[in-house]
Amino acid sequence: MSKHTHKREAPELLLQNAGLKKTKARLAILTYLQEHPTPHSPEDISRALVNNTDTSTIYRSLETLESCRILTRIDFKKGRAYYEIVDPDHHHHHITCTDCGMIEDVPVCDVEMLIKKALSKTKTFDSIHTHTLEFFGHCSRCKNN
Amino acid sequence: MSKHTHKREAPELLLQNAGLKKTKARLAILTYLQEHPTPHSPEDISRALVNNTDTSTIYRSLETLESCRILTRIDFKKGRAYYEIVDPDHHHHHITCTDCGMIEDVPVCDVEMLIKKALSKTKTFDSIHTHTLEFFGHCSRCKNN
DNA sequence: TTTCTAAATGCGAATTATTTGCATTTGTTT
DNA sequence: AAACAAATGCAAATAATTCGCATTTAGAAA
Repeated sequence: MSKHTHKREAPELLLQNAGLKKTKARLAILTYLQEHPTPHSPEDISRALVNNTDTSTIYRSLETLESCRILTRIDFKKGRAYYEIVDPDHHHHHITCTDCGMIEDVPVCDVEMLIKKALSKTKTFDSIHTHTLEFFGHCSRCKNN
Repeated sequence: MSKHTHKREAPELLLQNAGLKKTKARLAILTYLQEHPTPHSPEDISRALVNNTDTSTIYRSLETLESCRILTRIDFKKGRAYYEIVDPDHHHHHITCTDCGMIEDVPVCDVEMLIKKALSKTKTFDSIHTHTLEFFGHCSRCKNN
């Protein structure tokens, strides 16, 4: 998938650094998402885990991992959440074809600039810790019907 | 709310230009969203409409209006959708406080640049017709606990 | 205007994703 | 090894959103 070398933090370390318990569910989810570095829904993940982790555990784990910024949650307007491992060295967003649903990474986003601009426009907000940016369009295949 | 003068296209015209039928539900929704130009959930809208429009009709109308780009759908990560009237002259995004839920407009976004950059990075996509950009942070009140 | 037809609505019921309460298990700390 | 808070599994509940279908309605055609 990726042509780049991704520096993978070991799941154990990710949890440890966040002060989270190293539980089987969390380790399994992180390992899976690291080995499959594209957006996955809770259902995807549930199906993928061999040890048959309970759905509610998956949801709870995903929420915890997202709030610790280990995972990021993405809204593709498909009626369910998707999650990806956060890799600070390869910050990216996505472009989705609204015809066929195909998703591609968009490796650029001048985050610093965007956030600075946003903060300069508000007096009510002191800090921005997260942002979402998604593009929707048509891929060449769908454009030609 | 807004210090700017918003050029409001009459709901009738919006529907006409999109080639949509001018139905009561659509007109009511558009009128409400124009008079209350902040993000609203389907439930908000349902409660607001006097003629007691059916929920499924509201959902169907919102979907139609969004796909015609008359409305935009926003994901504030609150477990439900929010909609706003699209005003091309006042393109904006939002910043949400993840403590208290407060939402503020962020009037800046160099859309053209963002989209151009995104398109330059992909060979698979020909066009981008929509983008989402949301910021999450802490407002000054919440920051000081 | 009246007629006609496809599209939109209302209603009820079904889905689907996600959440919650609680008893049990597990990870970490002492 | 003991102790305890936190995480899990299970079952059941929510909450948002969707669907099927009979009825109505907006706009085109006559």
